[in-house]
Amino acid sequence: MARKLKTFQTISRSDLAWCRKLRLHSELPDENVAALRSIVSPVRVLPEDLVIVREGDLSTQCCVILSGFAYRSKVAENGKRQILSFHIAGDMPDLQGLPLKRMDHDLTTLWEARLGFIKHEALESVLEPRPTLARALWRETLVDALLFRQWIVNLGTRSTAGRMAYLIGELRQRLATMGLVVNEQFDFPITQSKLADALGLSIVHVNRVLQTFRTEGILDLKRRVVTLKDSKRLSSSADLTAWRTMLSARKIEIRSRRIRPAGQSKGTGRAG
Amino acid sequence: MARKLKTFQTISRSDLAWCRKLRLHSELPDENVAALRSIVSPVRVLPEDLVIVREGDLSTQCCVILSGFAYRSKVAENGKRQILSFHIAGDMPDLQGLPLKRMDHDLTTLWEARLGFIKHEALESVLEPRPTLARALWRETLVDALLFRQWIVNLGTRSTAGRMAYLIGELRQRLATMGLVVNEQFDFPITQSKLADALGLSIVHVNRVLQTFRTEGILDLKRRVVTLKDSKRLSSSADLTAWRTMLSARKIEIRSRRIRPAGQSKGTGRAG
DNA sequence: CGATTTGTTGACCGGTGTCAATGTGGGTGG
DNA sequence: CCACCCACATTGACACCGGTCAACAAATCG
Repeated sequence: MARKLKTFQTISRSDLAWCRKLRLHSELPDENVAALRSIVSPVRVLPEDLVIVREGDLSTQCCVILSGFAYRSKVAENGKRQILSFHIAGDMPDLQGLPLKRMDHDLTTLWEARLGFIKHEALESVLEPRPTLARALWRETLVDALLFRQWIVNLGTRSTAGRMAYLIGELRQRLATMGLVVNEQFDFPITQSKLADALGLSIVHVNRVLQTFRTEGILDLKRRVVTLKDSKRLSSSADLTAWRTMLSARKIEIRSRRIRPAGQSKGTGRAG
Repeated sequence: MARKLKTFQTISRSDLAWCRKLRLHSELPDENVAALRSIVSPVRVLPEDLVIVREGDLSTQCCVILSGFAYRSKVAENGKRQILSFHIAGDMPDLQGLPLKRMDHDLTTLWEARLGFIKHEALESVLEPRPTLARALWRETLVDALLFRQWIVNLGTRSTAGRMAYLIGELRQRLATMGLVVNEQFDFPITQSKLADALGLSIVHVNRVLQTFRTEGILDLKRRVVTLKDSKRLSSSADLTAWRTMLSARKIEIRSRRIRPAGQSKGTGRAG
């Protein structure tokens, strides 16, 4: 039996965390935030695994996650699915659709999520007289790109355990800024199969890595809840450095990177 | 002896390919393009391996590659360097610095490159009365993000040969739109060490993959020049990845992605 | 011409994918 | 309420891709 898609007219008090988040990256006048908030309609609750927009679609609206989880994914020619990113409350995962229109990937709910939708038309007319707000949204899409770059580093340079640790660590950090981490515990309703698709690993290996984390008392991921057992290494630094060093404790050498001595023919200096 | 950094006052006739490229993604009035062109100053020729901006820097200007090559990279905590993307004539690889300011990665010349610099101040004042142009630049940064997503798919889902094939294939395509592919041949002055850092592989393995491509008559990468011998098999060799999974025959279906029958409790439909 | 970087090749083995079998919990229908 | 079922999680055996080490060749540069 399909869950009902409840529709609400306005965003509720608890949904305002989204506005707080926008202001984390940009200074915005109250009026701008209010204008943006006023065009969020409708608000819906979507069930798990529902495709919000599909690759190839033309966007006509974008959404903001008020609560719950979503993920972006893409299917390669060989049929393997790659999960590109996970999204949490406060994220606008298809904001890029405003300038780009054509979706290059799927956006799907990872779990029941409360979504606010914003029509592109309405958004355009709100942005037109508010360059500061437009700039803030541009910035949001760039933060998005920044996370993609970090994810590339993650896939390309880290051990499998390191990748997993990074995923959890990044998520913890993002959830924490939204106040969604309590007692070093947070909701993350993911299957190992999806973890595998995100990390580019086999399901079996994902399972083994999680086992290791459990037996070594690092973290536990069970029943849709992540419990960080050794949070010291996490909380010590915002950029997870200690966390990662600890886990990838194998190779500290610098691979294929030559530091040229100063004064060589090939520039080591800086373009001004 | 360091090569001289020649400085020119204006961009030359051959540099205008950049403007053509901007118009590929957006419809722009002549006046807008002219305004943008007018603030490119100075134009410099930088030698190989010169850092243009470094991770952590505050951007005060951005650059446009008029000719030559550059790459973006990031060093992970374990010391491994990940190359995030390669950039060619027409690209503005640090445009994101305009809204974001703080660089999250390095930008370096891969080879001698002719770069035009644009001061952020000047750019802001050109963009302020030209929302269409501003939108076009936003779009450029989103195309950038799109390529990053594809690169994630590449790293996460393809075999090593497939990854290499994809890299060359993407580059071919981008160079072709700039008219830089002649006779299925193009300049790409890269070392195997850098290829390794881009693909997340060891240098030795990169070498072996290139050997395979050579002996199988797919492509040849030598002396800074890529020669495509069999571009059909190249593009399908990203698919050649599938030879492993195809041998196990059964699955054209998507791995770890279940299509639920309609009417189940978990949605398969589309959020409208 | 020597020095340094880059490319090439072989031997070895550890990390991961694949296959296959089994356990487990929650939902569903009788 | 129970029995079944299905998705998901877990575990072991085994093969092989790809990293590491090491030595050498070739190209490039001063």
